[in-house]
Amino acid sequence: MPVEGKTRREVLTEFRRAEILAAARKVFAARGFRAATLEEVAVEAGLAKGTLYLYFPSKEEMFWAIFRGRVAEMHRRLQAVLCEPGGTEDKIRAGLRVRFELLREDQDFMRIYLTEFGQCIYGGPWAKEFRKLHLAGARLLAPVLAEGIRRGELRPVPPLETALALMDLVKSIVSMKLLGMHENRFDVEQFIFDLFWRGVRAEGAAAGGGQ
Amino acid sequence: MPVEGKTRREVLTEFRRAEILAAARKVFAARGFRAATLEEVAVEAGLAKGTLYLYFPSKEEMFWAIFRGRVAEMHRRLQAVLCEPGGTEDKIRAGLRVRFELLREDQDFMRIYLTEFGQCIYGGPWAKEFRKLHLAGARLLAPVLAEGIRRGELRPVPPLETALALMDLVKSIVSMKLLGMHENRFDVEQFIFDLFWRGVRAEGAAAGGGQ
Amino acid sequence: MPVEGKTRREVLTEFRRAEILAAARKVFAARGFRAATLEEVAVEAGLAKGTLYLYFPSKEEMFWAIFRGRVAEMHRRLQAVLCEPGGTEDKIRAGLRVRFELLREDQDFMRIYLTEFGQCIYGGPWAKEFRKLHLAGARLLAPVLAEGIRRGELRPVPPLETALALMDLVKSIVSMKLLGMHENRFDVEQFIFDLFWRGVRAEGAAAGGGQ
Amino acid sequence: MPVEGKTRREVLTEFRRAEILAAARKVFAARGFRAATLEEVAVEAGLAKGTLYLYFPSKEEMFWAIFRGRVAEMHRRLQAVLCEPGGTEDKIRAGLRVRFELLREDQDFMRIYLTEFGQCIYGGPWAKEFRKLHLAGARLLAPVLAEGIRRGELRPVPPLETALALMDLVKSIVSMKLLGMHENRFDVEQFIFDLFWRGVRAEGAAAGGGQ
DNA sequence: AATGAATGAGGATTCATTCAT
DNA sequence: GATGAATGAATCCTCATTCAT
Repeated sequence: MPVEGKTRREVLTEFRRAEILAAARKVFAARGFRAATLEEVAVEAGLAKGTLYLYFPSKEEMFWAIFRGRVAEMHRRLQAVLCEPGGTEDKIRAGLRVRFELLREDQDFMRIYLTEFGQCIYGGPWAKEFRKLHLAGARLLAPVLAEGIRRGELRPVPPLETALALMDLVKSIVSMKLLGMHENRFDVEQFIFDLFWRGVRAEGAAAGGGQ
Repeated sequence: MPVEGKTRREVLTEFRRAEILAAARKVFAARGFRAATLEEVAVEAGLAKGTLYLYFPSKEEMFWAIFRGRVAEMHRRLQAVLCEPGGTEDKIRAGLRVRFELLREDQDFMRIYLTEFGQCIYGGPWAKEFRKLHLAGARLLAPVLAEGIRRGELRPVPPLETALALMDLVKSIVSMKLLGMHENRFDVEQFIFDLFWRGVRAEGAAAGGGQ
Repeated sequence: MPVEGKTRREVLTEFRRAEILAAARKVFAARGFRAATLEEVAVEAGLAKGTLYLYFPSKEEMFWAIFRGRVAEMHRRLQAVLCEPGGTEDKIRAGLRVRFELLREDQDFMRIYLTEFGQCIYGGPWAKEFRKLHLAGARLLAPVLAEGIRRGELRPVPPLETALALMDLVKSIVSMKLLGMHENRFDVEQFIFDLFWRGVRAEGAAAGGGQ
Repeated sequence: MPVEGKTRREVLTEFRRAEILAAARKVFAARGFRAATLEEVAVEAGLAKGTLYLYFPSKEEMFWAIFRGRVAEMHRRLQAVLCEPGGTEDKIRAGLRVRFELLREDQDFMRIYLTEFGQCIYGGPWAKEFRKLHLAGARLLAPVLAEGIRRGELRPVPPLETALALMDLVKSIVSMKLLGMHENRFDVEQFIFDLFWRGVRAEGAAAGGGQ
């Protein structure tokens, strides 16, 4: 009895997977990948340890499933936002907002991103995929910057590198929060946008950015 | 027969410690703290496992010795550079250069910094020290920014947060390198400085920074 | 489907615990606490090393589980015997018999008792519990002696100290056996009882004790 | 330049050995044989670890040197006391006093005796020697008891076993002290003697023992 | 003779993964 | 499908013993 192309079983399986991933996200975020134990994940998910292996072949795959999922989600939202009509400034602002939202919604994810980035980037069998996903984020933003340059709104910066720099600026916020700084002392989002926008806008375009 | 206040023995001990730290730095950087094993460190150092414990009481202390050492070194250099006379722009540029140099000299260290940041920042007995050290870096730079604002060279940004943002921008470079990007396709240092300087300089100060 | 208040699982778990304790008792007795290795215990129990940790959180806890268990057993039996009606002499004799029986049944236990007594009695986190358990044994016997004194059957000895002395006399037998003496050359039980009974009985009560 | 048959060097060596043994006795007593480390012994002796090996081939030999030394000392004193003229009661009392004195002088030794007795008695390569030494103590006392029996002062008990029982009764005192009991609440020595003497004296000899 | 740095075998403990129920 | 008991490889750390100085 297929429903919308999926059997009842498949739906259930998908649901279970999602439950496990949610639990794992929490635990990985709290402990880091190496220090997290599947026992903790199982408890958090309200399942037995062995059950996890019905849904994921290994701890690593579990981590990557989380990772891929969140990155995909981010890309989907970024894509949506960047496709809308608007000037370069609007798009950058919108792009920033998407990342900020994800950050607020799921700080766990950003923690993992920060924590495991270095771990995985070199060596391991996951390095290549990690890089691909990381770059993919920048690749969505880069065309916007390139277009801005073409239009003369931005000075001639290298788009991909600039996009990466922007992504790191956003991470900066996570760092600050983790450091317990400025909980609400000022509008961080605005601050970061200003810093970046002034940093990249074309010389003549004196107006723009800040409020 | 002490020489320059140190006995022969002390010198040897100090040397051995340094050797071990160098090996450990390499291994920790390559694997991350949790995944690194003392066996690897010992092999890398050309010593027996047990010997490590003559110089460090635990794996954790070894890690922190590295960490503290490099941070102290960075602060020392930063301090030296920032005390020299010069305008705000010069000082920021000099500060950036210090971090860039360290990065080139000891990419391992920056890897650890990146890798373990998230691990240590929450929980754990080291969180507090880590934060202290991390903030200390920003605190050296913040007065320079504050002074720049007072002089009207910079727009009124919050100095500490801005300093943190700058530090993260520098890390951005590490990320890029780790991602295998643009090894020398353009002058990253100049690029980052531009981005930041334009981002913070006062409205009127149209000249400055860029090229 | 619980049976007699226990599920099948609980029964199995309890059984496994008992198996492990039996193996551990053997190994601890043969080697002493420090020298015994969990590897040996595991082999003796026919299990993997890791399995032991499903039932006991540490080597120390394993030791104490054995210890507490045997002491509790001894106390239970002593209590039972001392509650029965009878004169002081009967009760002392009965108390001795209980200890002798345990000795025969489980010489391992007495070995541990002898071996670890000194280790644990000072320092260490277990010292207090050890003392409590050790004294508890004497406290069961002391009232019998006190009663005997009140009745004029025993001379006025300090009950608790005398009870401890008696317990040590019993241990004496273990020593003798361990020394390989007199396997059955004479009735040790009778000998110890005589020695003690004559030692404590009231002056006038010339009869009593020895056959 | 031999002095009394020993060269200066030999005297020094002997002295060093004694110093080390004193330190080792302290440490072994405080920690037990297995838990004690030669590092601790070295520190206690004010020497370097390596130096210990100039005087003793191994940790075990060090332990046995202590053990033998103290037992020999005890035997020497016992012998001296038991050779003096006097009745059975006097000799037993004197024998007890010797052990009590040693106990007071060197509680450490008794702790070791208690602690390691079980460890060494079975298994190890030292078992045989340990037994020999342990029995040797009893063998000094046994003839006194045998003589007492012959004279009709004692009832016909097996001399060696009785001597062993007496030795264990003395240990009882150590136990009591270790248990923190009755620091001086009553005269333990008198108590133990009474218990034993009344336990073994001949039926008719109603007088005797406890005044 | 004395040192103490170096060694490396050994032991407690953890945890991802498997598998019988 | 779900379970969780069992596994054993992996890892940190200790310490008796050796040896170059």
